[in-house]
Amino acid sequence: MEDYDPLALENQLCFPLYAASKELTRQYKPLLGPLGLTYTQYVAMMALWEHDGITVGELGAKLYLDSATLTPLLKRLENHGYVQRERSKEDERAVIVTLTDEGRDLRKRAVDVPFCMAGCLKLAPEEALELKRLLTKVLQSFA
Amino acid sequence: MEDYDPLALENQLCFPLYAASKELTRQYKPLLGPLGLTYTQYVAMMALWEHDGITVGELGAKLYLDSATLTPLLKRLENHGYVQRERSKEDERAVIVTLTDEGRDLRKRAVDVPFCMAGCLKLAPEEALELKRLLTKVLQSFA
DNA sequence: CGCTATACAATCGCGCACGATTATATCATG
DNA sequence: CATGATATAATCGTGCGCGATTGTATAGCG
Repeated sequence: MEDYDPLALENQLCFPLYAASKELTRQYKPLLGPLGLTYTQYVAMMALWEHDGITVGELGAKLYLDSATLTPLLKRLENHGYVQRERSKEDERAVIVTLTDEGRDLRKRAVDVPFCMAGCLKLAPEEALELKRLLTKVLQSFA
Repeated sequence: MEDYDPLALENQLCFPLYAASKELTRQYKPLLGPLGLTYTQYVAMMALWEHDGITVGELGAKLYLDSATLTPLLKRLENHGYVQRERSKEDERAVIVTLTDEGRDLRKRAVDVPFCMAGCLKLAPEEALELKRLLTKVLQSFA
């Protein structure tokens, strides 16, 4: 290992992580486009399908996003008719995000998306699990 | 596994990939800021330190980026004095990207960056290798 | 040689992503 | 209860990221 180059692209761990993430969201496009969603809007909807009626801050904590990203994104989802945004009565600082009927119905049209992605991801099931475990570990090391 | 939810955020492989990539570039910021680089500019410089004098298209192939992203990015690097852009004499369609002296010198100030990142990434060496292998495999499945 | 097809970079438009700031509401504390 | 501290979302500015389009240069082909 005498001539190991720490700055060679080939020797990076972070670069394939960065590149794979970009390529992945590109793969989602043909699946999400018909639903009128970008990838980030899709993960926001996933969070809301699980936890309807949470605040912008709570949503951001789940998605690792702040209000600078979420506020305009949620306005776009609102314009699409998928969510509703309203100030909390109990705490006027917080904004509650609620699914509309259309937003809830969208879930049915999205259930095939994870299955399609699993198909184009050429990993053995145990490799996919190990990858997820390692990525979660990386993510947690930045807590 | 009767009530397995394919749309739960917790069950996604792609979401931690997306989130980890974002958090990672955030970790790079304090290291790259003093060098006057963003993360994408940094990987572009890594590619150029290895292959000086390549075209925008060749650079894009290495980084999985197209000219819409690279042209403005390279102009910023040019304004910083790190690279030079000039039309190829042999093929006037192509633009050659060349490092300046300052761009080459920057490499010395960047050699510690991968080491610092390895430190904040709390993975065992064999886990890091396995993660890199799996990410590369994902990336190649989109060839 | 002329003419179409292809290649290449640049440009445009839109949507993240985020550090920093701002405005408002709530909390804490004396 | 008043006032400073904290919390929350919105806003602003900059830089990706990319699909689509444009303009120019080269290649291919009759």
